[in-house]
Amino acid sequence: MNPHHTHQSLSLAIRNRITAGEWPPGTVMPSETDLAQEYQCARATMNRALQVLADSGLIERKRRAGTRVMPLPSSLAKIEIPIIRHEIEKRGAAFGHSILMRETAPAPEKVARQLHLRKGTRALHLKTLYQSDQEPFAYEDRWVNIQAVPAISTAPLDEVSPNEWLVRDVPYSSGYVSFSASAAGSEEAAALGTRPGAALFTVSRTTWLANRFITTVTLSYRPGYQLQTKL
Amino acid sequence: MNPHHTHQSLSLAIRNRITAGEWPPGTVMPSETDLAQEYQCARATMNRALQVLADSGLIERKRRAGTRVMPLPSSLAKIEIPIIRHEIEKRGAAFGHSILMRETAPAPEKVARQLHLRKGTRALHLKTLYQSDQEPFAYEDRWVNIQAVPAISTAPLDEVSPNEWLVRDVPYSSGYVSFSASAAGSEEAAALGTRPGAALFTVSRTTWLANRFITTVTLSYRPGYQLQTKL
DNA sequence: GATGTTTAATTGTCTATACATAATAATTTC
DNA sequence: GAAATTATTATGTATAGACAATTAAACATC
Repeated sequence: MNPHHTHQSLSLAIRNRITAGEWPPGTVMPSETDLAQEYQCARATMNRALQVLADSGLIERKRRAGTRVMPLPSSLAKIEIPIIRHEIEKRGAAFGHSILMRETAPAPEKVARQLHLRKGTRALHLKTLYQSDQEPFAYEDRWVNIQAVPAISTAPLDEVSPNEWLVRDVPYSSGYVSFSASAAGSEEAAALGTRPGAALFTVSRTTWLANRFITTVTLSYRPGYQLQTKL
Repeated sequence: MNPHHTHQSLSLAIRNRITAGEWPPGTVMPSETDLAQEYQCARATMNRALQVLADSGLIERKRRAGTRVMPLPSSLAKIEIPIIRHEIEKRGAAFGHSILMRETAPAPEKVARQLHLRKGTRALHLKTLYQSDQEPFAYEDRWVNIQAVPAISTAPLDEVSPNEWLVRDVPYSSGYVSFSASAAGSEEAAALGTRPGAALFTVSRTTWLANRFITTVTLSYRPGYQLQTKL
């Protein structure tokens, strides 16, 4: 093979030297140019290798100031927020959903703020229960900005869940997500077949597409649900 | 300014064309070479721009097969699991921690399984309370594999929290994380100043470093805590 | 028709060079 | 001495060219 270094191998090599303690956290490492010299590679290649490490949060790079090993590496986890149907079907269970409520109503203040609507503007309010083998799996409370997605008014939400309809129709939007624990209200408790006050894992999302706020949703999972990932 | 395109602007431009539906999910986009031609930039630049989109999961690239728009973009959220001290100090509060318990004991079965220890092997068991401005913030229940990290036996955990000590001493390990909601037990409730049964946001982690299982930890945050991120 | 081989298209990535940009350090000015 | 200016240095990134690696498709062989 040729004597070239790949940016991957360089990345790994540098990473190892960092973890071995050669440059303790907080210290400045040698410059790109020096490292490239040392490994006999082009500066661009070393640049790429170091950028990978910078992306992963291991080092911080600043023009003129040099490359610095980060003091405490915060763990970065990639979480894939699964489509509920996929999650259920992956476990071999039958997916089902039922629309518990579907109405157009003035958005309450909190929702209006999240969707950047004027207070009192009407929006579509949906409550949906997702089932795994007939058992309740998650309870969804969703508001949709009708102005941004007029087509949803006529969507066949009995066949395709609101979640999937929106993902299919308005893809690649960006948004905020927050994870928390909340006590089940009487409505969620009844839907999920648990007692009010039970600890529910809750995911709230607000998504938009280029200035247009689409939807805000709160998903409460049945008790015991865990969201897992590797890091 | 100069007429150059940056890979960032190109990335954005392509992303916009995708979200606008020019290339629907599943279809192959024009080749790097063609796009570079179209935008009058070097192929390397377009390559970098497309790599960014590939990293974010929007497109998939294969040699010879070309670049394909991914069918259903499962929402991928990057979550930074914050170091508790940083999280508290970022909000301008004073960080504190106190070790509620520190003992060496035989690992219960569940812990032994997670740390790949033989049942009954002794391990370090720590219970720690993290405080924000004297108020309880999070409760940590941690087991540490002494064989993997013997130095922890003599670590000054009153000064540096177990969390930080481990991160500093055994950095860059990999691990599993799971998020869930759980009802406060009497111990957590007392420590966090809430009532038993309250809904707590809980993060469990097991980390290892090259075959050696280091530690498994369950963190319960005070009621109302939210883990937020953008996607 | 099934299987193996060659071809060609496409992305992956390194090199060398050039210039842009940012931030520190040194210098000048007042 | 403080403030403003200039110089220096490290990283950011674009470019053109070259070759490697992968694999779909076309072709050849049995």
